Amino acid sequence: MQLILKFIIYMSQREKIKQILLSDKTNYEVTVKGWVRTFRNNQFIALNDGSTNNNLQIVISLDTDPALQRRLTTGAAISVTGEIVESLGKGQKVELKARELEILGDCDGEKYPLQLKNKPSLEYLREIAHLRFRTNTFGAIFRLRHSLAFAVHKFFNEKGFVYLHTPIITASDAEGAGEMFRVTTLDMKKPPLTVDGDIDYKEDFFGKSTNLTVSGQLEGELGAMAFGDIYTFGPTFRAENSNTARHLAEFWMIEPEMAFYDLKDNMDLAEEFIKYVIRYALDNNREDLDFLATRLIEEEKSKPQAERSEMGLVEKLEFVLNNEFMRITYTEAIDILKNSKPNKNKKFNYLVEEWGTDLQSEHERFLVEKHFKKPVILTDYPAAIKSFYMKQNEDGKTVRAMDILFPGIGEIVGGSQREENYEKLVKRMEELHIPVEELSWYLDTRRFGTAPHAGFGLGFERLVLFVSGMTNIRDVIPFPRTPKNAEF
RNA sequence: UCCUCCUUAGCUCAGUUGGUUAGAGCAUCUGACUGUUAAUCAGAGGGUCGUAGGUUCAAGUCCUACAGGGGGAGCCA
Repeated sequence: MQLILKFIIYMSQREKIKQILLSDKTNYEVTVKGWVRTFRNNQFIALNDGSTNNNLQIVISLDTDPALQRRLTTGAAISVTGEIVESLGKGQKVELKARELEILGDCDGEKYPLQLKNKPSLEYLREIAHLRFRTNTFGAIFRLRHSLAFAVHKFFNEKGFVYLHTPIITASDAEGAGEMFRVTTLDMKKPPLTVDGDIDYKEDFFGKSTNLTVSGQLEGELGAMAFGDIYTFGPTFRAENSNTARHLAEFWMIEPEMAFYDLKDNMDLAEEFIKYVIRYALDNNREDLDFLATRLIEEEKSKPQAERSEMGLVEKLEFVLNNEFMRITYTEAIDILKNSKPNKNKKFNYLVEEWGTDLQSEHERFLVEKHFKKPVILTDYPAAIKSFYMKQNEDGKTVRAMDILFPGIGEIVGGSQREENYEKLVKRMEELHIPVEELSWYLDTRRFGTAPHAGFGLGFERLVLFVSGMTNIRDVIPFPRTPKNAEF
């Protein structure tokens, strides 16, 4: 009988700590399960179950078996059943008076690297990425990341977009979006060779050379030309040897593609979209955002005054919501930069002299952080520095591209209206030596009922970076993949 | 990939112009105490100074290479 009772308690539905703390109810029985953050005074357990950064205080009787007390170490998984009562102490409204306590999993204090009183660095936590979810900072970040991802789907669903799963493995290497990871089942020690001595990919799994996708855009366009509005949201891979706080080898990208949209419609959608997901986070993750805001203030205390943020995190997000993004053309931007103080005083490492050169990070940062002090959408770039598929303007030298630049992040969105004219597109591809044959499936959309359309790509981690106030992209993805790093 | 800085205890960091046995705080362990809030108090254990070479009577400290990390740049989302 006792055994059955124990089994029932063990199996009973646990209450999430977030819900218990949210309600003012007292004097009811619950079971909670989670991990010990700290055990104070042989009496008080701070229990965390990941539903919130706030811990539930568990009170155990002073005559609890000392052997059991010793096992209440930081990190141990426990199950507690008892009564939620008004707290006698000052730090919390309610607490759980334990009646039954079971250790589900011991945690050796000597070996467990996370102790509440220690302040491990973000870099160190990255090395123990399998455990960093148990810290307040990463708890907040990844609950936030979840909400943002959910909001992405919510936004597009409400707008009637179709979520299209574009392929992860692709045979086209003509997109020019960067270095690609090869996918192969060939024996790397002795691959089959052609008569010319090259590797014979006809023998490979797919009968041709294949890679991991660098973008779902081209396939996305096919969807848009049937469903009208589609979006993709999936993993994307770039084998660039990029060692920065803004790049990952594996990241998640959102790529909407809309038929009958021009560049302005595209910008309007992108701005509405970004504001929508930020609003969603503010409405649904306020506690975590407040925590991250406090963390940011603490982090910036060690920085010189001049480098600190002018606004708090939440303030900054509200600011983005309440202000229109600044929209200017590339040509206008060049004029502003040419006449800017740092350009005249030769403070830029790369001085802005002539129309046609690509903007450097320092120029983008000047426009966003110093000149306009808000997100900026740059449009109508020189064709020479943009991709083949972008719609050519009538001036013959610019294309209908748009990049959205964010403070501290740089380019968060890259998009364009697409060239829907078959002849113009093929001509441009030939100029850039892009194999037309290989992309005949893509060009077919321009042969069979072509229509104006547009789309953009948004780097999801860059969005999370901005909303969380973190500064290194490796800290906003659970298991970062970067050059020389594929742990876990 | 380039420039630059860093790597000392489980964590966060000191370590002087090269000079005896490499320190602190926190964590951990042991004991005490008990309505605590990063609990407190007392004691203990814990180091191949990133790796491999080199210079020197002597290297944590100087030099070289490599590895990993930070910041900046390029490429981009």
